[in-house]
Formats: sequence, structure tokens, C-alpha cells
Amino acid sequence: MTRIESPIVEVDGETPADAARRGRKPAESYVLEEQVGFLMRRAQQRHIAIFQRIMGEDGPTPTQFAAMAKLGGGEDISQNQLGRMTAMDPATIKGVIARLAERGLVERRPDPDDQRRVRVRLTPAGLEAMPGLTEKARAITAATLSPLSREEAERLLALLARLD
Amino acid sequence: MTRIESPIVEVDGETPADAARRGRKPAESYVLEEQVGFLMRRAQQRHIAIFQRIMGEDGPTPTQFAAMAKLGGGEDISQNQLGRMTAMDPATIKGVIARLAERGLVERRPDPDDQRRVRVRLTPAGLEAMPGLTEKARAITAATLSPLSREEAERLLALLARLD
DNA sequence: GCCACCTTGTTTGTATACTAACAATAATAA
DNA sequence: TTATTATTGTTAGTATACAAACAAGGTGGC
Repeated sequence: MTRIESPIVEVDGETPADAARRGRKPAESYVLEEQVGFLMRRAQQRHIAIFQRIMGEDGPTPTQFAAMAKLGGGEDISQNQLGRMTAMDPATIKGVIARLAERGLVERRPDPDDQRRVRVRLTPAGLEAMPGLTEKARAITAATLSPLSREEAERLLALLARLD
Repeated sequence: MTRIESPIVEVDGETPADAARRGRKPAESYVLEEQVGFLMRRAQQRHIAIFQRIMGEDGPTPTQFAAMAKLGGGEDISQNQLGRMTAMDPATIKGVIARLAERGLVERRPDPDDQRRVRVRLTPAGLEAMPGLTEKARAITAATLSPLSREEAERLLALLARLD
């Protein structure tokens, strides 16, 4: 029963890939660990853990910081538009902005020119927090990519950018 | 006010990268769209959309299928162990298994040798569904990677695997 | 002006995901 | 054996995400 457990995946003495190659024909094999969706989910889990560690307990979440980064110059942006800029649908951005507003980092105002719109911007406190948060965000990116060389990291980013 | 909007990101006439290069020093720039976390989130969003399209309205979700794939041989696996094999923490795998059980695809039994454990396995209906689902899962992987050549896809998978 | 359509934002419901705290059971060390 | 520690599973709380249905405000065609 000797076994080596990697952090999460891998439980038995044999690799899933081994099991697949042993018992099944190649055309019928399906190895979860080799699927792009599984690998992306794992990589994201690690990234989010790094994000939370560096931003700290009451720091913003990844999506919260994404919204703040887009508001970083002090601009006024409508809620839905901000959602499009940060890849969040209207229902998601609503919650993100509500939580940032609860924490006093952004404020919402009705748009005088279009009564459907809610304009969102950083509060003075939010604006003041940005330099420190941006510094941490750079450290998060570096830590996430730290297993790779500079060239490998650039290659990864280029490939990921094409999957959209 | 002429503008071209790409699916989600990109709203103004200028690229965020342009804006950063124009007004700020390189050392101070932070371009959300170039960060690995943002790119991974976008790539995952697209992957999940493909997953749902191919699996269909009442097909399993990605995590539900991951659990089923690990149970695919008809084995008995404890709930927490199954979570480790599929990169889900105990609280997450509990919900996934509960929903699979509601749909009659898996069943839970107490472990006779360890009263703490819940053993999970596919039901006959779940076992019967696997070949068709696995076929679809392969199509999902192919569709997700379709913007890339074979070599590029392999390179991406290798790089992602090192981020864990 | 009127009507059809589009956009904006909200609400509800489902499904991940993780943290923290907890209870019950096993395994190990003293 | 007893005491400590570890493992297993649950519950509650927070935060994404998205679909679907909806209301209200703009916009363009006629």
C-alpha cells in the first residue's frame, strides 16, 4: 500500500495514464488528467490560491480586482459596459460591484443622460488603494508563472489568448 | 462614436495595451488582458460554454462528468478520495455527488469497513450512459483546442500541466 | 407619432468552489 | 490502554458564473 500522493490528484499506486494504456484501446481511452478542461481548472485553482495569499484576507477577489483595474484611472463606466470589459455577464458584474460598494471601494450613480444606466467609479479610498493592489497583482502573475521560464510563459499566454 | 466590439472585452476605440503604452511608464503599466489569470478565466468560460453545448441541456456539468469518468469502470470509491482524484475539496464533491445521485447516475453506500466513509459508484443507468458521454467529452476537448494546431495544443497542455 | 427592436439592469434558480468550524471514527504514539 | 492526532464527511457562509425571465428606458424605421 505504498503510495505517493501529489497534492490533489493521484491516489492509487498507478497513474491514470498507465491504467488507460494497460486495459483499453487507445481509441477508447479517456484520461481525465490529459484533458484541457481539467488542466485549466487545476491551473486556475492554483492561481486563485496564490491570488488570495498575496492579496490577503480582506483583499479583493480576482474579479473584484479586475473591475477595479478597469476603473483605475478614475473614470465613470456603466455597470454592463464594465462587465463586458472584464468578461463578466450582467448578473455577475452586479454582485461584484455590490460587494465592492459595500466595502467602500466603488460608488454607483445614475447616469444623467440615460436613465437605464448605472455609472460606477472608484471612491477616493478605492483610488488610493490601487497602487498597492496593482503591485500585488504583478506579484501574483509572477508567482503563478514561476514554474515556467520567461519564454515558456510568453508562449503560454499567446496560446491561451487564442482560445477565446 | 464608431466602435467595434469584440465578444466581451474591448469597448473603446483603443486597445488597453495601447492606453498603457501611451500614458504610463512600462514599469507602472498593468494591462488586465495580458495577465495569466484573466486569460485563463476567459479560456475556461469558452470551454464551459462548449461543454454545455455539446453535452446538452440535461447533460452532466464538467465536474459531474469528471467524477463519473473516475467511476467509469464500475469501481467503488469513497467520496473524499473521489474528490482528490478530481481536484475537488470535500465540500465541493459532496454537492456534485448529491446532484448526480438525484439524477440517478450514482449511488452512495456506507463503507462496511470504515463507518466514516461513504462509498460512491455508478448506477446501472450511469454505467450505461458512459460510452456516449465519453464520446461527447472527446468532442468537447477537440472543439476547445480547435483554434490551435496539433503541435500548439500539445505545447499548451504541457505548459498547463506544469502550473500545478 | 408609433411600433418594433435593442440595451440596460434586476431577480431567481442552479452549480461550482473554497473557508471554517464541527462531529464521528480510525490510527498512532506514549 | 489511553491520549493525541489524522481522516472523513457535513454544515454554513461567501463569491463567482451563467441562464432565463422580466421591466424600463432608448433608438430607428415607417
